[in-house]
Formats: sequence, structure tokens, C-alpha cells
Amino acid sequence: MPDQRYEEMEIVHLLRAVAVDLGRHSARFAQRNGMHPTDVRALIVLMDAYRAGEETSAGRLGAALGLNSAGTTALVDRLERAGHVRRVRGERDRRKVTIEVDERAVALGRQHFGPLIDRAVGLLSGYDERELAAIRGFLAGVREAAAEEGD
Amino acid sequence: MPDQRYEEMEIVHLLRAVAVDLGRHSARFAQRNGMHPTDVRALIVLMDAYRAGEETSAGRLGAALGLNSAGTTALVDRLERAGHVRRVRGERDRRKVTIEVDERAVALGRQHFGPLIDRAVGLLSGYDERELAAIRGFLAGVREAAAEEGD
DNA sequence: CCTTATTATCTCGCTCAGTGAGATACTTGT
DNA sequence: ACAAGTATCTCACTGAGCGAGATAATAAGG
Repeated sequence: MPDQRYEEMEIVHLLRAVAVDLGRHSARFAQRNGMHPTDVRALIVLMDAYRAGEETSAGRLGAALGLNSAGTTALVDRLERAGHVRRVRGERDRRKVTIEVDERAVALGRQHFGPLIDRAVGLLSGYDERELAAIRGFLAGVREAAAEEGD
Repeated sequence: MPDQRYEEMEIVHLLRAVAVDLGRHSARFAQRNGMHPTDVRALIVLMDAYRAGEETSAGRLGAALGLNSAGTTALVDRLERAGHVRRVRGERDRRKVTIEVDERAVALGRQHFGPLIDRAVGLLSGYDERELAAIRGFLAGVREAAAEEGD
């Protein structure tokens, strides 16, 4: 690691620190609402899919989180018991169960993550087009690298 | 959320995706080495402290990870059993136990995270000083926001 | 000093998230 | 209709992390 790369290394460590801090932030959300980190991750997966216009079955949810079927059932039980989620039997294929997020869970999430998102957007409004492109390009590149690095 | 902010929102979501993917990357490291996510987090805390020239006691480690004393003891037992870490009784204060990371664990970590770090540094080398400042500023700002947002 | 409070770690018994094996219910291809 | 395949669920179990409290070392007061 030559000295010339010092500034770059610092930024890479900063990115890792941000990832850790964002993790802590969502862990706080989990704890305040009597949930576990996995439950929050599940809600995020469900909401992302919803925004992309896709339905999420129990199986897809479990796969996205790296859980087996037993763990997935337990997870959905937990979320349903807490009222964050509803099971809906598939119409076309009656084996499937699609998981729908309750409006109150969405509101809860917006209440907790909204301020942070607003602040981040606010930060970005101070940069010009070329700077925004640099930020976007770096993040997209790291994302691709992290995905590829996993065989 | 007015339409003008669309590009900013996209970058914020990208950052969140990067955080998730980095989490997955370190989860893979954990699984490949028969460890749990908490164990990896612990090693990162220990190595960060080491690089900053600080010793880490069992108590400090537990506090950094949000574990109570029982969980911390179990964690250190696990890491020690796997040979990633050594317990060293404090010299001045013999109640304390400082945790030292074994060289092999450091090498293991470098082997897994090294390529990703190199690629991230490589990405950054394509940007000029102003673009680097934008990336650094945005990440530092988000980090601060995430920390402050937690009461 | 000797007693009492404080601090750091550990032990014990427990809860509960997640696993593996396999049951159940529905769908599809022949 | 029947076998094979797919989606979810049930059950018994493992192990991470917790609460309560034990143990041992240091610090503070009389």
C-alpha cells in the first residue's frame, strides 16, 4: 500500500464506517419496535419489491435473506403476530403465500428512516452534476465489486 | 418528495444497497470460516482499535457490539476456541482481560477483504481532487447524520 | 490497615431465532 | 389418474445472547 493511496484508503474506510453506522441505525429501529435485525431486513426486502411492482412469496423472501423454509415460516409468523405483515394465499397457485406489508409498518419505517434520508438528500443538493456523477459512480462500482467478489 | 430530487433519492438508495451488499460480503466471510456475523464484527472492532494503537478489554469489546457481559464472555470463548484471538490478563489491573487478535486471523481477513478494498481504491484513482472531496464529504455527512439521528 | 463500595469478568439457567428432516397440500407432465 | 415436483408448514434440536448473581481484583473511608 504505497503512500500515494493514503487518501483513497481513508475514503474506503469511511465507506465501511458508514455501512456499519447505517447497520446500527436500523438495529436501533429494530430494538425500539421489539423486532430483530432480520425482521427489519425482511421488511426492507418486501418494501423494495413492492416499489418495483413485484409480489413477494414466502419462499422468495426467505431466499433473499438466506433463511431456509423453517426459518422463513418462523419469521413470517413473527411479523404477522406483530401486525407488520399479512399472509395472503396465492390465487392462481394456492400453495404460494404472498406477504403483504401493513400500512402501519410502512409509516413506522418512514418515521424512523425519513429524517436520515432527508438529511442525505439535503447533503447531495450541495453538489453539482459532475460531483454527483462521481458519488454515484463510486457507489455503483463498489456495489458491483462486492457482488462479484462473492464467486 | 418532489420530482427534482429524483436523482438524489436514487443515490441515497444506492448507498443503502451498498451497505447491504457489504454486509452480505462480510457474512460470506463469516460463513466460510465457520463464524457468525457478530464474530466478524468483533474482529473488525479489535483490528480497528489495534490500528489506532489502543488495547481492547473484554468489556470495551462487548460495549462496542452492544452485548452484555455474559454474551461477551461467550463471544471471546468462541473466538479463542477458533484460534482467532488470545486472552491476556491485564498487567496493571489484573481484573481486566485484553483481547489480542491472532496474526492468522488478520491474514485471513486481508485475504478476503483485500481484493474488494483494492478494487475500491482503484475506482477512486479515476477521480480528481474535487470529485474525491465530494465523495468523502457525502460519506462523512451521512455518517454524522446516522450517528446523530440516534438520540 | 481493615472494611466497604466499585469495577471487570465469568458462571448458570433460560429464551428464542434459525436448522435439518420430514409432513402436508397443491400443481404439472405423462 | 398418478408420479414427480414445488411451496409452505411442523417438530425436535442447536446455539447466540440475556438476566441474575458469583468471584476476584482495585479503590475509597474511617
